[in-house]
Amino acid sequence: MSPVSSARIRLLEAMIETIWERSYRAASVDAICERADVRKGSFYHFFKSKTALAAAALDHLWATHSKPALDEIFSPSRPPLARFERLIDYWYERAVECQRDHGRVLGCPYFSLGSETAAAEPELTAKVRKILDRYQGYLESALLEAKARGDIKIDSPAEAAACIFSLIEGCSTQARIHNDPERVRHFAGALERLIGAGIPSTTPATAAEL
Amino acid sequence: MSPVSSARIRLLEAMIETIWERSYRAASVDAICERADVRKGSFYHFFKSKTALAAAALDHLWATHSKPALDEIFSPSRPPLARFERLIDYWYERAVECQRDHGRVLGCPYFSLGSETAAAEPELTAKVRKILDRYQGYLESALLEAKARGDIKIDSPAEAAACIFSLIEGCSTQARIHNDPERVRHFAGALERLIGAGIPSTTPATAAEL
DNA sequence: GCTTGACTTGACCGAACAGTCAATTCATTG
DNA sequence: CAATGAATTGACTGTTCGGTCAAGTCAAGC
Repeated sequence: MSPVSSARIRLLEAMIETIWERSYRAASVDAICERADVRKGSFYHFFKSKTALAAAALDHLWATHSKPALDEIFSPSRPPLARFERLIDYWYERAVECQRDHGRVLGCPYFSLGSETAAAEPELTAKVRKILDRYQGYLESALLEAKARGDIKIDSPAEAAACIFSLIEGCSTQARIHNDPERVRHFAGALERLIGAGIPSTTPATAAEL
Repeated sequence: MSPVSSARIRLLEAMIETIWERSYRAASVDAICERADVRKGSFYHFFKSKTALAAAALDHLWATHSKPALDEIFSPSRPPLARFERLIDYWYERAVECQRDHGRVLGCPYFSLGSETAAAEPELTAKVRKILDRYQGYLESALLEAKARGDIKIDSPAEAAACIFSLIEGCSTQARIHNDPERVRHFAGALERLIGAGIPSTTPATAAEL
């Protein structure tokens, strides 16, 4: 049961890093093998295809990075609207980190991969869809809680969550295309407006809290 | 001067269609040649490289489709805020058309290509950036006009335009990934909120940060 | 020390990749 | 008609692609 070889993990991480830094296109089997320092035979010992590795890599990224980060950001101990503030900071910090460590703003690997492979890799795209939906679920439940507390006044938390998520991903992809972390920040003001517009005028303090 | 052959145009259109329907990755020289019914020698008679064709194809798409459409949508004869309504309809109609004609929602070819090639094709990405900026310029000048007329109350039309544009592109890419035209519609409500929040008559200016 | 099965290796395959090129067709114009 | 240059053709190059495979190495359990 215990893994006697780290090759599998190295392959997963080489794949996700390459997708993120370059693209799924650039993540050729040879390139992944070289980056992970694994020979091609071993690659196909662990994964039945390149697509299978990519799918496993998405799960691995979610489990090791995205989910823990989201669990912290959307912690129940934080007031629901404050979670969004924290989310904004998180995305911005990551964009700045990216540019420092990789020389480029890289955006969201799920979103880039989803867009790139939507018309070619249905299996992979289905996995991306599930992960994006799960991500959006964090936003939705925070909005639901905020609504229940009377912090905001919106009709459909699900639709609002979809909007906010699209705004985040849109800004993040703009940041990637323009290689400019400040583009991520753009959505901070807009988010305030999207949620803020639903705040009853009697409690303007909650808007400032955000 | 007059074009004695349509091969060049056929190549431009085959390239843009393939990028749009599949991806830049799928747009191999052989695939483009087959789609355009042009032999490989002719390809390299008209274009010095695949990248050069892609860049020319972006210009061609802008000149023949995007610019005319935007000039109509953002016509000075239309009230500034009505232009946004028209823009929403345009994006939604296109998504529905896509699914009918191509079997898939395809999103924005500039945005998809930009995200895909951002870290690999600087020349192409620069062209994408210029086109996206020009697109955003239409939004910005409409917001400026709306502000001058007192229709909305925003601090920075430039930043607001960037937000709205990211929202549009984000929703559109979601629609591509989920192959669901309704995802494009999501931003209609949000857009109303983003702009509407600045309309003095309807909302008592809760968040004027933007 | 023998078996077992996870892991590793590097050579190999056919297809697809971007790009080259010499030879040829074709429409225009002097 | 002859000349010219744009346009076309298909065979070719060297490389990279995803994937296969036979022949191993190696550590643990009997």
